[in-house]
Amino acid sequence: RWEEERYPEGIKWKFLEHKGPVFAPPYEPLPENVKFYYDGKVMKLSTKAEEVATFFAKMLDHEYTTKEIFRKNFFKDWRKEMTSEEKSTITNLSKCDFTHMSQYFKAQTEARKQMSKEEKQKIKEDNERLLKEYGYCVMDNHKERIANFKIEPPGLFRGRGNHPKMGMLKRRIMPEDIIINCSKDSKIPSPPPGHKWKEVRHDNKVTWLVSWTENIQGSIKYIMLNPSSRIKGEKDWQKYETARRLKKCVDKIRNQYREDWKSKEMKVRQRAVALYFIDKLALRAGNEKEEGETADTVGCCSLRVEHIKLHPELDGQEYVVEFDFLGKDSIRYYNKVPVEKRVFKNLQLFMENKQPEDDLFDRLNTSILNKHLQDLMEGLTAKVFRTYNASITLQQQLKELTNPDDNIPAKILSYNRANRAVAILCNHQRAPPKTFEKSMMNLQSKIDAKKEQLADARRELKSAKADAKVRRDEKSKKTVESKKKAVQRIEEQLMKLEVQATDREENKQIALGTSKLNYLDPRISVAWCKKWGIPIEKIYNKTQREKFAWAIDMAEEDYEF
DNA sequence: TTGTAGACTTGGAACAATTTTA
DNA sequence: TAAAATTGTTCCAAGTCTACAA
Repeated sequence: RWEEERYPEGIKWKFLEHKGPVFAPPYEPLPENVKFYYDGKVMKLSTKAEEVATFFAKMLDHEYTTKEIFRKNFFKDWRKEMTSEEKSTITNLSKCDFTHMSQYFKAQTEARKQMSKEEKQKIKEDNERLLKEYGYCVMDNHKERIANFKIEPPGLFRGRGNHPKMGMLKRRIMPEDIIINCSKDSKIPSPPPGHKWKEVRHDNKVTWLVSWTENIQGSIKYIMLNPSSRIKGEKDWQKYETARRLKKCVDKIRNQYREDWKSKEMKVRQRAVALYFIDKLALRAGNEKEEGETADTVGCCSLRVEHIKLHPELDGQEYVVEFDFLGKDSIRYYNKVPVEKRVFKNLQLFMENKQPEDDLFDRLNTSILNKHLQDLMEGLTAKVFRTYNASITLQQQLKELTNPDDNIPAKILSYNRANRAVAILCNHQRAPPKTFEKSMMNLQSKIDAKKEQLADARRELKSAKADAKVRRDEKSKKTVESKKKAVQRIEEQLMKLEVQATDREENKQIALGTSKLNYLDPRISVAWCKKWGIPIEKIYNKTQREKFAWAIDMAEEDYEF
């Protein structure tokens, strides 16, 4: 259905109408009996100061609030919201006692959980109304779901990892901050009474409906459409088509960079080694970042000398590179990789006379790399390698792991294993769930119980058989049959549980979601489901099926990535 | 060439809803 | 039927990459 209209270069839509954003609910002051204490004495805060104090109080149980930087940033920003009297009294965060406030919020949460069915129902209906009213827009001839129509509420910024700005106040966004984007001939959304938009524009070269500038990094935030929308789906499809084009020329590119390892030019050698890492290890490009503005994380081009160790020999392997660095979201990348001798020698060369904190690829950045890639293939950038290698790995692993004789749960285990191979390649990790050990034990006891049940059923079958042999009548024959079926059923259940246990154990620290949603050409999965008669619901939940509707429509069982 | 704003994708954790279990 | 476990959804931060100006 997307092929209906063709747009001229750069034009994203012709008609766009929406209702504008939903703002965060206004601050509700605390009841009189909820106290804040400073230096052991009750202190009544001004509304503005109180609001910011509640942000801190709500996080009191979190490790964040014990961190030096968090406390420093918070206190600095909090003081800005205080009246001059408050400012002169409250000079030390350690003397602030938020525990009463914190208890109050905990009680509120508890009360919310204990609400009656009717009350919960009412909240649900209110949410649905809001969604119906503000959650959709019309883009060209389609009604589309909006991904994030609610403006982010004010609060304390929590970066990931060791973020220098953690604890800073994320200010409340007002209509005066908001830029509305829609078409001229649409019904333009009206700002809340007594307010004005910052700007209304009609830019059909972009896909966003609403934008504002956030105060922590000064970056722009957007309201955009849901992944199920035409505009996102088409782009997603294109992404995989680009990766498939890479498939056709990847051998040539690999030969090229292997040649370039020998280049006379340092820049070319560095480029070639970096590209090799991006290709072989699925590293991210690694843009430069402004120092002190964000956590210290790196990608390929921004690797520093301190992030790798060279081992001429390690555990019986030659030329091993040991990687240890923090990547996106401060997730650690740790890997020991044997590499070609030439790569190893080049790395030694790149590291010569450098300090640990110096760039490994000092003649290279993402812009140079991507320009080169653009010359190798139109539309090729560093991230395409991640998409390509992820998708090709899934396809190849599915081929290798799927056993035609397996039943459905076993086949799904194979799918998850293929998915897992990709997640490991892309270093998609998660914190092991807090209840992991316990849930593993529960599952094991279920398995044990099932085994006993199976033994019982087998015994019963045996005696039924013996009985039938003696009696030789229809009724006892029937009993044998039904006992046989029972054994079979229990065997199947046991197998299912065992598969589940394996799957869970292997998945302890691996996050499958990101690769499934962003890196794996969905047509590979759709084709696999069709080929083996696996219902697509077993692989994709409702949201995922909506996002991948285009692929479910398009792919047949013989689809090749 | 370098710097910066802007637009869009990718990412894990927190939270909420649903299902299973005791 | 409540609580626990599991699964799905939301949140919003943190990347990539392009365009454009100096």
